[in-house]
Amino acid sequence: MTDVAVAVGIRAPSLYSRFSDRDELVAAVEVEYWRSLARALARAPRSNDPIRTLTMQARAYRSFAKANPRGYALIYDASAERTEDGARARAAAVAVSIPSFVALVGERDALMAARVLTPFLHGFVSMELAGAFRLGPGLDEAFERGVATILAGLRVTFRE
Amino acid sequence: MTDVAVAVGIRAPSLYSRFSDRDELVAAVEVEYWRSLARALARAPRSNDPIRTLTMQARAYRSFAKANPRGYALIYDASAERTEDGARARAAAVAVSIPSFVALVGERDALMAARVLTPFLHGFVSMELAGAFRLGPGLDEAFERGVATILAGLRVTFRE
DNA sequence: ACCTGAACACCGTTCAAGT
DNA sequence: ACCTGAACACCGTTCAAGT
Repeated sequence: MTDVAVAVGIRAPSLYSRFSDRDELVAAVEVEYWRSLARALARAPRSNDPIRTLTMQARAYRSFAKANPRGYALIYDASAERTEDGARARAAAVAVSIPSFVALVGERDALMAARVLTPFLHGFVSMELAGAFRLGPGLDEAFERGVATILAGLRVTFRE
Repeated sequence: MTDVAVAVGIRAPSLYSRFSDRDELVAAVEVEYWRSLARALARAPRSNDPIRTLTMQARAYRSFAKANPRGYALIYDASAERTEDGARARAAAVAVSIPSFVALVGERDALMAARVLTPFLHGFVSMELAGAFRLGPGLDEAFERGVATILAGLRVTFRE
């Protein structure tokens, strides 16, 4: 709180007129990062082929995480306060790629399909940020093949 | 440190004869959770079909995370100290399922395949623990379909 | 050797007072 | 209304002293 306050040109106690406590301030920052992620996804190039579009968004997702490691760690922090604003901001970010999932597997299974790719993306980048992969080289390829494998698998599994 | 010490029947300062600081103690706990996860994976039922075996291990992985939410959050904490012991313990846990990946996609692509399924598992359970999924119901099904889709996709993509 | 109380440093938080 | 210094609570850490 001290550092944040000074960075804004005031002192720590003054923050308590805007935020009731540290958790609330952190939650507000989390919302900003969700919005920023949503913008990054929306900026990714689109295509008529949903697999291409989702691949571009997947790359944008990973780039965002690597460019904002602290912010990214924050938005999925299990110990963070769960707020309604955070849930809304997260839903808005997820919504960006839903149309492509609909195009890929149909309306009925779009949410389910998102629940397969999104965890992979989150898991991959958070493991990467945590330094969990033993051998650094080959990571880019693993990411690309992971995305490709999952998207191909989704189309096969759900298109029948 | 105070709580840990009291839980063990001593006082906080005494901990500093075993651990140089809080980070080192937390790192030691992390190693224990990795070993515990490795045991949980090793205990999962096996089959001649690598897809069945990996599915069982995936379920064991998720069960472990849900049974030990704090410990699970710890082992992939991006802000945690990276230690050599932790890296070894993690490698040992990963090693449990490598033979099944070899059986699924061959020696050459086993590591790459592990780098697809493992991030999905980690991402799914950490999102689940963080309360990131909007609609609670359907989560079990999403997990099962995710694992099935990825394993099927891996076999198709890498078996050629 | 192992443990401890006392003390220190740091930081989130409260509050009375200043403008 | 908004901001602040001073004070408090809490907790990680150090250290001199006890056994």
